[in-house]
Amino acid sequence: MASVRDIAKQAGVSTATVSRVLNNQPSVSEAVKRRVLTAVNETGYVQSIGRRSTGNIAYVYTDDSSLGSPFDAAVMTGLSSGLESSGYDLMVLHARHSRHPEETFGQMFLRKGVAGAIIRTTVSTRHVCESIAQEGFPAVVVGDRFEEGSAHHVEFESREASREAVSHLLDQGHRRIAMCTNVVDDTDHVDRVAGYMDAMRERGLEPDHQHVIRVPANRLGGEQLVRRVLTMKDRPTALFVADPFTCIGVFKEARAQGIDIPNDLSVIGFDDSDLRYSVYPVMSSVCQDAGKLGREAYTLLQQLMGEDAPPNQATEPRNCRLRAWFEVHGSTAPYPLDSTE
Amino acid sequence: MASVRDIAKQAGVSTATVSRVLNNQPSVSEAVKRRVLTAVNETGYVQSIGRRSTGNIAYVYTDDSSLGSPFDAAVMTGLSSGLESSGYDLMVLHARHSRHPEETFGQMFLRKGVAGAIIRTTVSTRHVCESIAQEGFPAVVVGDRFEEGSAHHVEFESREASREAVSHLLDQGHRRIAMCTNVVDDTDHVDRVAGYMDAMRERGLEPDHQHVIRVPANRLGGEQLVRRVLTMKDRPTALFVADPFTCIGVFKEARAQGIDIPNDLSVIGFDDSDLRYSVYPVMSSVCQDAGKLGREAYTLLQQLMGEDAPPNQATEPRNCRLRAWFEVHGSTAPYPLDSTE
DNA sequence: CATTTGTTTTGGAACAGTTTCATTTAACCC
DNA sequence: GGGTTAAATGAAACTGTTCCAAAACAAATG
Repeated sequence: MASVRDIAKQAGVSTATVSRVLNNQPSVSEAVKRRVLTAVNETGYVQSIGRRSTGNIAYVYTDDSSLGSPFDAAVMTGLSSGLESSGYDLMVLHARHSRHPEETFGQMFLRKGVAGAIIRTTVSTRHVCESIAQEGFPAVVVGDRFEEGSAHHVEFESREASREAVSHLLDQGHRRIAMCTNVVDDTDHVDRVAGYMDAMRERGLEPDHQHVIRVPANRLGGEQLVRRVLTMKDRPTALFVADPFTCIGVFKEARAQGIDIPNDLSVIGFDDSDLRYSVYPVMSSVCQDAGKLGREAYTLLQQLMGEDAPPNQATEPRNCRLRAWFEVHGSTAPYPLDSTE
Repeated sequence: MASVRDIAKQAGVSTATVSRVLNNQPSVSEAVKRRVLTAVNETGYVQSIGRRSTGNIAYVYTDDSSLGSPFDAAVMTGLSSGLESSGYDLMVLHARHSRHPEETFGQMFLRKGVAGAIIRTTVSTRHVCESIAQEGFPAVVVGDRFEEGSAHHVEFESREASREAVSHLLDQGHRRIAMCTNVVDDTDHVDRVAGYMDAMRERGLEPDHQHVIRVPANRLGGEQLVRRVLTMKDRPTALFVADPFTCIGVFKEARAQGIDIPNDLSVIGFDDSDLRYSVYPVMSSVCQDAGKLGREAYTLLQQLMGEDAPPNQATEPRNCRLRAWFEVHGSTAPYPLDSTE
């Protein structure tokens, strides 16, 4: 295992200078800095103060916004409940800000005493995960899937539950069912659209492309969605909305516009937590247990940390899929409404 | 500054043994452990590897439930935004589970490389904060106030905004105004009740004690509240609800019971984040910026860490109060309703 | 009771990385 | 060029941790 002294020797400088480079202190010339960093990379240096072993698990968020959402909160809660009995501590890191320039993720993690990482990603930050996975550092990705198997990940399987949800609407007589998805193609949103398509085609219905509507996955997107649906000429009688916050916006704007859910419009939403119970009528939803996702991610991470992975080499990816499920509540009604009621 | 070697000399043991005690490793006799710990306390030892100062800030939660709420999420987001530019990393610890038996909080923090702590408390875990404050370890409490000045804290001043809110209702003609507060007396809830009392007495109205209603501060509490209010004989015409989740429950159950907000019942709620926009009509609320609370807590903590506080001795408490403000939206209407509209 | 055996406890030394202080090197300005 | 200032660097001293062997203790056995 290379130490600062080895690097110092190889780069022809003192250990003090190596330390300065490693801690990004000023007053090191560019030339020396570059020489040290190449030596660091060649030797595959990892920090170990004293001989202390690393004792932290990192929750790495890659996007500025992804720390305050209920999904993240639930994942972190699940994670920390798993950590409690383990002796590891939880550390929250930002992928971009925590890392020094030219430093690999593995080096950054070891510098901070991190033994394994849970990476929270979005579709726009997938490359970060892939680069971590390539280094062979124990890491599990949550929040997005990696088809090519380039990274270990824990994900939800929501296609089947989405199919069931849309089937339920079809069973109730709805035919003009609009599907609402995010403006960017997160893999889980893609799944939900696929589930919608499955259900439609199962009945021999070719889904109208007009009926797949994209709005931002937040409350304002939901409000926008309702206004768009109201002005469509073949107005949908039911909505399948692939995001929890969008649903909240839908319920609010529907109320504002005097649309009665479920009598004027049936809505099936999505729920990570217990948001479905916060609206009236309680929202029929495809549900996912984000807390469980956190716990499972930690379980998988434990396995990865247990094996002494060869450094700088990715191991065969191991994944875990949690099933989403469909719950019928009060926001769906048969169509056409039985007027005798 | 005392080092392990000083402690070793004072306790008459080797540095290896001191290190073992500090890291709570087994295979140290009780007698020696006690001797080392007294030496640690007498010298006011602080860890510094190499000569590096410790590099983590801890977010300490004292209650199992308090990690997933939007309030916590917002505080953590604010906190981590302040941390980004500072070089510190964020660590999440549980007060009870992270600490070894017989270990002081200061020792626990130092063992984990924590330079300062943000403590999230509830009324039931105040003693934890006081005990940390007594040790003189840099720590700032969020979520509750400490009248006696025993701990540094950052809090919201919501009494005045609450008074304004209730005054607004009185201006609109309401006289039977019910106040809803938590079943346990969190200091901020106490403030809000005080603001309610202020407004009533300002007009020479002696508040009816029947009108101060206690329900659990969550959605179900809000639902319960509505059902209770409906069965009161002098039914209130307006509600002032001191908790965001309770409000959500109120809006939901009101809708379920066919109560029209604001025409049948005016409601003023509370909002930590942007929950007020997720209901229809948008909720008139007393608002607090939880993210700012996190940032201010970090600013205060920075000050505390900057001063070399005398070890094991609490410094003069320094506090920060953030003003809550009142926002009028759509959930309030004059009483009696002007029927010409 | 003496002896052996095994476990627990302890210290010495080697090692990890960081920082202070003095020295060297470079730059700059008359 | 000479003198001054600032930047860059290294030797040494310092931090805490862990390996390894020795010591102390306990327990079983002859």
